[in-house]
Amino acid sequence: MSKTPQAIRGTQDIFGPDAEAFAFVVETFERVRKLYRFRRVEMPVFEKTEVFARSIGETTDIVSKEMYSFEDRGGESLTLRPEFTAGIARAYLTNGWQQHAPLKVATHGPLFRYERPQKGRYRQFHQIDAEIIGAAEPQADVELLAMADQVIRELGIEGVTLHLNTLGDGDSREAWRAALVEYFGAVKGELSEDSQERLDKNPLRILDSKDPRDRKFVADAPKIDQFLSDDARAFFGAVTSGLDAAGVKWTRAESLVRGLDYYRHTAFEFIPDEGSAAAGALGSQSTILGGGRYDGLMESLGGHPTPAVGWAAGIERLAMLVGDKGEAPADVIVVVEDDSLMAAGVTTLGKLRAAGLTAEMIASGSPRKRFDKAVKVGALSIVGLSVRDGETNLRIKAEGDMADRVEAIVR
RNA sequence: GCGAUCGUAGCUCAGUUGGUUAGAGCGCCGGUUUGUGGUACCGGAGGUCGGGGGUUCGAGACCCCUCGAUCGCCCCA
Repeated sequence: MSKTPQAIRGTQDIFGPDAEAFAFVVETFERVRKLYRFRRVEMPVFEKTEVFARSIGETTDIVSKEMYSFEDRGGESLTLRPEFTAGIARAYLTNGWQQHAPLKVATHGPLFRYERPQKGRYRQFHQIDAEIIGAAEPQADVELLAMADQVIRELGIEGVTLHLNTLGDGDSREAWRAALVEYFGAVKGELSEDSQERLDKNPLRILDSKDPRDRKFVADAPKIDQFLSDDARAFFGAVTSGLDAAGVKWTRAESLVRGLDYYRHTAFEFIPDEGSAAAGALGSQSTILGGGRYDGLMESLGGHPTPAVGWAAGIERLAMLVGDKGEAPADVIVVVEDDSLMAAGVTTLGKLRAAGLTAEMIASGSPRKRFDKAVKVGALSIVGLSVRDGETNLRIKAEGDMADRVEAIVR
């Protein structure tokens, strides 16, 4: 007797209503993505490790401790993708997709991060993803955000707001960063232990620290707006006025930053409003969709400077917010109440399916209980096949025109 | 990587200060009843109490380790 192997920690076997909610998210995304004319791409699940290490940033937690990396049999270091953007950027460069620029692409699938699992957070998780590559104009940001907004609305998710910020261009961002280091460095002793560490590693992150010791300094911290170049300021202005024109509601979030090194200019997250049902459902995993502009990424992979914007959203998190998506009942259940009618049951089943009705058969277990079983399952109609006085008896139980439809097919 | 709570049938859970063959409801299977139908009754299968070690005459209950889940922190979608 061998023990049954367990599922890997942080992976999920999604079934039933959860699987329906998951599929609903993907189907809605696919529909909206076509409305906006984003082209579908399928990407490899693994890449050379350097694809992620060079683009995401060697010092980020994702690269330094959360990647599933391994050597293949040829001795090459490969990594299960922890995000989509880097792989899509690599594909853009290696496949000559420049010829299609500006290129709007969308995809979805599994991602892998070695993190501690918790609510709405898994080691194998799934995202929907949209990118516009080779477009420097703020209009691209607007287009991308309008699409994100529509996806969320069509999913029926309420109480979620677009939080928007700009990180400026490379120089603005560096100047801001330096100012933050100086500002927080002066009060280092009073900051939380985590933030003291963030001071050299990731100073922007002090801004969204949850620790009250940090928060009292955050309000008066230097703002990115003080460091924006005229161009960066104009760019952000164009994005915000474009969003207004598109009817996308947003709020300025001055301390919103991105975790990955490659972001420039626009940065955004869709976050549930405090106290909303959505916020309660997600626990501490508040962001349901996040992204921004990554004009510096292509260069880090050895390509020409190429402007781009993108976002990704966790399917599991979205699925938690779309409500219960029950599995649809069958149009018809064929009940074979006597084993001698098995062939007739199979034939009937075939006719129904050929006519486009969803159908399944109940023909096992105690013959007497089969009909009750069908009633319990809850189909729109039930076709019962039984033997009465030596004759085959066909009985249809259904409401209204469904009865007529089924009648016409099976008689 | 850090902290807290939890882990008993397929599911939801009982299980008294450690004390005989570990229980219930639902679900599943079978029988009877009803007989154009979601009834009722009876019976059955299914658990080495997450795994390993320890304390004890005796552990599902106590201790240690481990695996997993949940909720936070870090980080992030």
